[in-house]
Amino acid sequence: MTLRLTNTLTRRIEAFEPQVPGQVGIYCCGVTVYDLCHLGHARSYIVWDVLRRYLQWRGYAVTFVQNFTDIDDKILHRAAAEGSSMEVVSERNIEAFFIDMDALNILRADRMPRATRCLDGIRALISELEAKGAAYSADGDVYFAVMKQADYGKLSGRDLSEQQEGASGRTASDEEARKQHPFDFALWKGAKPGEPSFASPWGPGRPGWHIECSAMVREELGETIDIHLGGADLIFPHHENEIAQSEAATGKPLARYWLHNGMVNVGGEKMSKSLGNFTTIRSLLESGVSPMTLRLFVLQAHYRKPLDFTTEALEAAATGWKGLAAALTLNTPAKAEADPAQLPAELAAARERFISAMDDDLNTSAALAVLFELAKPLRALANRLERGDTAATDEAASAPVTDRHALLHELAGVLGLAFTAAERDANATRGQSSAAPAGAAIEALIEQRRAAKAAKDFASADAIRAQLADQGIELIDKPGGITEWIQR
RNA sequence: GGCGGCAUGGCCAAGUGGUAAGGCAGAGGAUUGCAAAUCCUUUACCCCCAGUUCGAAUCUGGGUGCCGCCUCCA
Repeated sequence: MTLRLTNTLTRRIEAFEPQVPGQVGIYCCGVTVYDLCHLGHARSYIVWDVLRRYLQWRGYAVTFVQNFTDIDDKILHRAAAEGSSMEVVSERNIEAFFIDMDALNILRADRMPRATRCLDGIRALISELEAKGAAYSADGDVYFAVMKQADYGKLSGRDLSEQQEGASGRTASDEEARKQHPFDFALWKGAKPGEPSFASPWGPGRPGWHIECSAMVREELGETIDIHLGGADLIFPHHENEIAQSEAATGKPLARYWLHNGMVNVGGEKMSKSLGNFTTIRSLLESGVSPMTLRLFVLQAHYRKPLDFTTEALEAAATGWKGLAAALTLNTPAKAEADPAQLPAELAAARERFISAMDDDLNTSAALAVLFELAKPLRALANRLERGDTAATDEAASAPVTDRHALLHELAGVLGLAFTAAERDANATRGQSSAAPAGAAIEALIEQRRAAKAAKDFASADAIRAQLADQGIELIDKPGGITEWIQR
């Protein structure tokens, strides 16, 4: 069995074989740090995190590189707007990026280069391109000449003569005037008065957007890497231009596999900053949505397809996660990773189905189905344990259960589905805030209700339930006369 | 105009030739003083038309609808 992935470059599903057996070099296009990340970023990085975890689980040594674009127009605009500096804006958003990604249980990249720290590599690359005649300078800017690259357009399947230049309505006329061809793009932008700038053979300025990735890839991973990742909206022009630059300089393929994730949509339209229809990861998490709910929501769809973000779908994912979590947290003797060779037939088959699904271009939707099936009996058992069923205690310690539990944990872990510390804390404090004044009042009412129930005065007991319900407090009776409450 | 993608039950979503995974929601039942939770059971001929085939959601052709990209973008 081999992993098969859809390669945008060839437009087909191909068996994945790294250049060096057992080792995989991955470059993932990161964020421009001018603002908080939204759900589109979350999807992209969750999906690629799963790819990385899966490769590692399958035994590959993965080197994962992800950049930060910490200089560009948007950052400068933001800095100007708030009266701070490019560095302040970048640092703040890089910090925020880590907080959000950590919360989503996305593994940190092995190396995280920043554009402003790779200037040497960038300048060197531009010089090489200039020497090879693939670049030209004009008025302090340096542009890449797309017509010099015979196969320009191979990734996005474009024929330049067929394109409507400026179809996106975003071209700057002053820049157009300096270009030899409308699709030429800036490698180096001359600084405008008052802008932060870096010295260069072409005068003070800063790197264009695309060049940083080419330079970083080469510096961190070499001339030809195994996998290059990014959102589908980066195929053109960003990735096309990366290919043009890198391959013009080295004469070698930049990446062997190009993978792209589908967009997150809202009401059928792409979620984006410019449309203003975005939800930040931060605000979603602060609204009480658990990180794992978001992960599950993302992983229930295939990574290449568009994914519509709706509250209904998110709620469905939340309930789904609750079910998986119940199985995951089953109180059973801890067991190390289950040895595949020792697994009972049913579990071995489940493991195989998981692998086949993931091997099939990361079919996480089908892989999740395996998880849910594994989880089902564990949930039932967890429920019996909670009710104080003593037989369940022995059952939970039995080999079939511990094996199943260990396998579920292992496979869920491959998808990055696990309780985060924060989530555990949230669960632990649930119904235990009696120290707070409001909590004390609630506890008092619960005690009253307990007394009423003992006296078979169910009318009073129900009145208390209703009263608390009005305040958004739900009571849950547990075995042994214990009543818990949760704030809705 | 060019390139690419998508259309499966109430919702989300797998399935790429052999008779429809999974999740959510709903319904019926069990259990519970009530409620929640839990358990059991249950709900589809796959956008339309034509074709290939013993057999198609799955292949081919033609439609229809929707989305992304065409120098901000994950």
